[in-house]
Amino acid sequence: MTQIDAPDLLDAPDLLDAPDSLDEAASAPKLGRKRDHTRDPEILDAALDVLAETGYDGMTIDMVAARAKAGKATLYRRWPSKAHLVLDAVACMKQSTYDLDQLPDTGTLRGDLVAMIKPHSIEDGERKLQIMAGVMSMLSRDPGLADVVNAAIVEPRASVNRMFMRRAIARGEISPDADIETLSMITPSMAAYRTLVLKKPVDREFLLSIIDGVLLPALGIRTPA
Amino acid sequence: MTQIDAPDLLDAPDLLDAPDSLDEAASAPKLGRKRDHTRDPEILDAALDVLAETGYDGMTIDMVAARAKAGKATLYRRWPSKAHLVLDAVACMKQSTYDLDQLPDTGTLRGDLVAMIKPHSIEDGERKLQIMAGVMSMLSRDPGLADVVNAAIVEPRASVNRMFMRRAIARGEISPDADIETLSMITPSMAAYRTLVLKKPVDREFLLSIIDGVLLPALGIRTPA
DNA sequence: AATATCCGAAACTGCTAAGTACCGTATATA
DNA sequence: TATATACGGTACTTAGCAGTTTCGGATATT
Repeated sequence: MTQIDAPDLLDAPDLLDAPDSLDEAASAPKLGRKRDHTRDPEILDAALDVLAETGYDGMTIDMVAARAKAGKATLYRRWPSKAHLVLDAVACMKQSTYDLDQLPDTGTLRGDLVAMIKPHSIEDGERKLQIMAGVMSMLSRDPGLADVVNAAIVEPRASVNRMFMRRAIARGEISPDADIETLSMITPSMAAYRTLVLKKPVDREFLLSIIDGVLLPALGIRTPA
Repeated sequence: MTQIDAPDLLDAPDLLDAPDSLDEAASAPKLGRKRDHTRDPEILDAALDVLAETGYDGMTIDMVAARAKAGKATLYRRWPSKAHLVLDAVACMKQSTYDLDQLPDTGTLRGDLVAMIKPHSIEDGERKLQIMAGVMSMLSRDPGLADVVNAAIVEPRASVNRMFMRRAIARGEISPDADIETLSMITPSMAAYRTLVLKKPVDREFLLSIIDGVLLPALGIRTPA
C-alpha cells in the first residue's frame, strides 16, 4: 500500500539543505521570491511532535501543517509524500545528539553513567522513544528505514555507553575482555521496551537499577550496598 | 479516529469461547445449523499472520478473510470490529506458551538457560515479535492493550527466566540479593530490539552472548573461558 | 426429506485522508 | 516601485478500507 521505495528516500534525505538545483536551474528564475527554507526545521519538528503523539498511521498532513502554522501545499512543495516527510524528520533528529568529545569524565564508570541521568536526558529520551513507537509500523514496510531509526534514536545512546566502558578499560577499572558491544545496548533496549510496552517511565530509579543491578555487576564492579 | 474504548474490549475478550447466550436464548432456535466455532482458531491465526506481515494499519479484513478462506461477513458475525478481532487474536496467543511446571532442570543456571535455546523457540519468538511490532501502533491509542501484549508475548519469556533464577537462588548457586526482576527482562527486551530495529536474527550466538556476557557475569558466575 | 440457519462471495455504502488545484496576500528580488 | 513567486488557507478529487447487505448454496438438526 504505502510502500516506499527506499532508494529514492535514501538518495535524497538531505532535501532540507539541498538547493533544489534541478527545478531552479530548469526554470531559471531571475525575479520574485525564493523558498523560505528557514522554516523547514520547524515543520520537521512539528512532524516529529505529531508522530510521537499519534503514530505514523494516525498522523495526517493537515495535523502537521496546522501545528507548524503552514499550508498543506507548502509541505507538499518540499516533500513529495507523507513518507518522505517522516523519514526526513527522523533522519534529521540525529543532528541534535550528544557531542561525544564533551561528555563528563568523573573518574569512575559508575560516576560517568550516573552523570548521564539528568531530567533533560530523560525527557528527551522519552520523546525519541515515542517517535520510535510511532514509526514502528513503517519499519516492516520499508527495509532501510530501520537503519535510519537506529542511527537517529538508539545508536547515539549506545555509543555513549560504549565510550564510557572503553574509558573504564583504559583506566584499568574493568577487564578488557568485557562484552562491550552487548552491554552498551542493554540500557537503550530496556528503556525502549519499558516505554513502548510497559508504559512505565524511564526514570532515575529505573536507570539506576540497570546500572547497579546489571551493568556494574556484569563488569565485576562491586556496587555500594 | 480508530479510537477504541478499552473497557468494551476488555469486558468481552472471551468472545471466542462464549456461547452467545443472549442471541441464542432470545431467538430460541430449534432447527437449522449452529455456528461452526471450530474455525475460530484458524481465523485468529490468519489474523496473526497478516498482522505480523503488514502491521495493524496495513492489515485489512479482506486479507484476513482471504487467508482464512472465509467470508468477510463471517468475521464480522463473530467480532464486532477489526480492533476486537486483533485484540482477541493477540490475547489468545498466550494459551500457546510454556508450561512452567515441565521445564527442564539441568542442575545449573547456565544449563537451564542454554536448554531453552532451541530452533522452535527462536522461530516462535521471532513471529511473536513481528506481531508485537504490528500491534505497536495500536498501543498508543488504546491504553490497556499494552497489558495484553505484555502478558501474551514478553511476560511468558521473562517468567521462565525468573523461575530459573529463583531455582538458582534456592540451589545456592547465586546470591539471593540479585535483581531478578530487572535481569529477567534483559533477554526479552534485547531480543525485541534486535528483531524490530536491528533486523538481525535472534539466533543461538546472540542468545549465548547475553547469557555468558551479561546474565551470568552479573550474577557473579564465572563463565567457562 | 424438510427447514432454519450458517456459510463464502461479492456488491454496496460511507467516511477518512492523501494528494492537487486554486486564490488572495505577503515578500524578496530587481 | 514593479513583479514574479512562495506563502497560508480552502475547496476539491480520488482511492482505499471498515463495516453492511444481499444472495445462492451448503449443512446440521428435526
